[in-house]
Amino acid sequence: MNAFSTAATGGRKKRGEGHTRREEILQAAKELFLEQGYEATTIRRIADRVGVSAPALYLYFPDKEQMMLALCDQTFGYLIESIREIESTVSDPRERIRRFGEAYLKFGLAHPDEYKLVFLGSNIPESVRKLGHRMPTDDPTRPGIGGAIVFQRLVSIIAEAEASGLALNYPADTCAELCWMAMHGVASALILKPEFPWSNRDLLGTGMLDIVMKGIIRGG
Amino acid sequence: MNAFSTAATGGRKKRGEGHTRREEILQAAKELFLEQGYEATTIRRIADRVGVSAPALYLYFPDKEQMMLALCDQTFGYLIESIREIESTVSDPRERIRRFGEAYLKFGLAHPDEYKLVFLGSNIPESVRKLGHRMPTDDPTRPGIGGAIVFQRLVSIIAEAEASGLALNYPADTCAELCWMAMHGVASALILKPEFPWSNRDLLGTGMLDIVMKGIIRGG
DNA sequence: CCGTTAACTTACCATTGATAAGTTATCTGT
DNA sequence: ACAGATAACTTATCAATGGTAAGTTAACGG
Repeated sequence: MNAFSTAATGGRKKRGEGHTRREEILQAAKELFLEQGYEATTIRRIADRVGVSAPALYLYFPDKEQMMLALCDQTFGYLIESIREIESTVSDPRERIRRFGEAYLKFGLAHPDEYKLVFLGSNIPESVRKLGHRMPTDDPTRPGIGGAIVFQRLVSIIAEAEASGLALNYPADTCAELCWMAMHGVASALILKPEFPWSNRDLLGTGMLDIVMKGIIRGG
Repeated sequence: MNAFSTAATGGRKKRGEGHTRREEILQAAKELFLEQGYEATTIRRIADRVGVSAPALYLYFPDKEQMMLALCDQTFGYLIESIREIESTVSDPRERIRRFGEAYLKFGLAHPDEYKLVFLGSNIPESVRKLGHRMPTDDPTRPGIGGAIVFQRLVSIIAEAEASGLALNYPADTCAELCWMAMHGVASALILKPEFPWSNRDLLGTGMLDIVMKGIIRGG
């Protein structure tokens, strides 16, 4: 057992316990990805932390990329959950949109690495990067679909807002895209350039939300 | 001479002509980076296209990263130039901001790979990604500084607009950050997810610009 | 207690960015 | 003309990477 690991369990797994090894690998991979980034994390280092040989990882994942996707799904579940909660507890259309934006930005800042991986494709292969925004028709059980689900919720929220009488300055889908792009601009900037002397981080979030609401809602 | 290359010149360079080899390397690297991306482009492939051995590249660049930075500087020069032209020919403060946004977005869409490299840090080392936004005090001759210069121009444009009487809803630097973030959100989304069925690409650009102008300018 | 097979290891592969050390061709001073 | 000096370049090699092949060990069912 590796003293520096939170995942290693030491010995060989008993039959039928392979799934616990899989979770140990995910845990170790998550720690290392968050500590050092995707590229810097090698399968050998993950294997070391778990306490197995490198090829053992390939018993549980087809490749490195799928480990990352499994982790993204896990983390994005939290955001999807909090959006569902907003949808089920907040009825005012304006407030829903605002709360979505707040939750989205809060999530991005709380999970910058997962955000980077899904929405910015930082240091990951092309095939992974494309998973952030997928067509609505794509298989919802497919790994890495989290980002697309989040975006789809915003489209629904804004479409429902319009259906319930809110006048928009642009088509509903365009409004959703503008809203997402604006908040994504804030999130990605704060995440990718943490060392930049931003004038006022909180004001950038609330200000952008104000600007977007005013811009997409007629008379907003 | 490699028949598939636009850069290879065949033989050994004469003394004092090393700079032409350097430019050939940059040209070949640019083609390959744009065709296949940064990671997929190996120094061996660059060297093949130029028609020299791989280690020969290290006579002209300390590493692969510096090749990319040199290319980014080259390309960003075009954007900096067009911004300078706007500043020298457009006097109306509102129009200046709008024209900046248009030029910025147009540049991003015309040079998506360089944009990714400087502003999104896609598939490149941490050290390169950080160069997009640098402190104003940084050495302006340093490779990769282009993105920061562009942002600094926007700060100036908005600060001058305020000084000339334009009323802003937020501090000038915050307005610049919001403006940049919003346009960056549009640019990065369209660049990173080109296959997504965006409702209306042109409207997203002009719409976001409208929204931002209205949002940061009092009574705008 | 024996055979099946899940769980895992050792040995290996091609490719990567990069370096060390040697070679060749061109220029300069005499 | 010729002898360094050195710019320009090559061959050989390195350690690290993601991934594979093939064998080994241990746990379970009958």
